[in-house]
Amino acid sequence: MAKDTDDTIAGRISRELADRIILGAIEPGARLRQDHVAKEFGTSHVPVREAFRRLEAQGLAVSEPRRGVRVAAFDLREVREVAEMRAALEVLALRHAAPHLTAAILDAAEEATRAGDTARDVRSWEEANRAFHRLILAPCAMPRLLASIDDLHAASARFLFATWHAEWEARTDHDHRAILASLRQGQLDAAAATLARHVQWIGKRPVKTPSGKTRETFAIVG
Amino acid sequence: MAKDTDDTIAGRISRELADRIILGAIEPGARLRQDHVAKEFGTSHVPVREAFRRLEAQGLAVSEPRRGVRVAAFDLREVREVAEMRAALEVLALRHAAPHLTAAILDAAEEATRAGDTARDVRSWEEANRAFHRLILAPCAMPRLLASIDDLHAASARFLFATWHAEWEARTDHDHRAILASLRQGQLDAAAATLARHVQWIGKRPVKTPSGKTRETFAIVG
DNA sequence: AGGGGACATTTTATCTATAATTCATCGCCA
DNA sequence: TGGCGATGAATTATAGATAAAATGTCCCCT
Repeated sequence: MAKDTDDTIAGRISRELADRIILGAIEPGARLRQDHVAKEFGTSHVPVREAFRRLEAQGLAVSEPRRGVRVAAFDLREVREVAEMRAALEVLALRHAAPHLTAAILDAAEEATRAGDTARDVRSWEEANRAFHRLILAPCAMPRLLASIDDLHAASARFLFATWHAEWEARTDHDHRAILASLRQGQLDAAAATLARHVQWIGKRPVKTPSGKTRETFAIVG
Repeated sequence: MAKDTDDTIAGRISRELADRIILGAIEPGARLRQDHVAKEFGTSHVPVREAFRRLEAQGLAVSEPRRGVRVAAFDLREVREVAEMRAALEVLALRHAAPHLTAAILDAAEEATRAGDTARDVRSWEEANRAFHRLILAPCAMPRLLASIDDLHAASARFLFATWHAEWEARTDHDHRAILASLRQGQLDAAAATLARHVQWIGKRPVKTPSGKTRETFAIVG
């Protein structure tokens, strides 16, 4: 839904804030104060409020009338929800994209997979992963579907960064390779099944809480 | 995503405009001029702009910077796209809702089906149809998924009203009954399959264009 | 007659200032 | 100590003004 070619101030603010929220630079539950944001961006509060509405629609912020807007919180339930929605919608997109996939596209997707495997931090891994999914899905040419998937990817990335914001160990993405192999052989059902399982794989990771206890955090890793 | 309990002026305006767009009271492509809307609602232009942003996110309006916002146009491709997205997401919701479905809910859904069968105009049919889908899906308790489905229902209703805005003939909804029967017997796969086919059934209807020619219009009818 | 450019109008996008409402906090007093 | 009201802060909304862009009109020139 978010147009990248939106040169309005409201558009710039919403993109910048979305980035920060996804990267975890602003914590879940933190208040977004319109006058502070306005001052930071050197604007008035009017475009800031419009940016807030867009973030709300993307699920990155929640607004309570007369009580301001906060960065959306999330829990394991929502991580699962987003993963299942991605599975359903990405499979749909893949089925429509498949007839239009070319060897060049599949090669580019394989290159993206390699870039992900050698990524040294979460951020570049996420970028490569997103590129892979976009490459094989975009040929479906269904704008509304692709926009929804983009929003879900943003949510996924947020969960991912929240969990692995510091360390990251390189790992070979066998799922991506299996999907590409199936697509090259025209085995659409197999590719779709692998994709569905892939995006629902939820990584677990122990994390030390401020109080010293150890709990597990979760994120979609695919 | 649209909260019905939003007592801000922007919320009221966006709900009212959404209703008009869905009902076809404002035609696709028509410009939404902020000052006109502001005057009509007796407000300033600021909440109007916020309302526009929400409509944009719902896919009911499109905005080009510095060129204003228009009611979104749509064609058969988008009707199909929305139908397929609904199939994918409603099946997902149904699979999660099924374990929480009670006899009371299924009875209410059957009542909604009866109301739809005896509806004398499109509008009341649409209301009953939406109630049916909401009843059997809401117990999945996945807010983000349900919000997406709601937006897609709004789009479906728009296509429906655009096609059958005048005449409407009552018809018995066999699909709804088959879905309920399957659910009562615990046959989730059968219910899901029927639901998926049901929401993708696209009604066709000949329509006279202003120029005197006859063409076909299309809408999701389920 | 028709095309092109100058000009006026409209509309958007934004800012500033200000009022009203509501929420949170803090201190006072019983 | 605990409830209660006052104060302050932030959001929500209004009003009016301004700059920039787009649209439309009209006239002139070829």
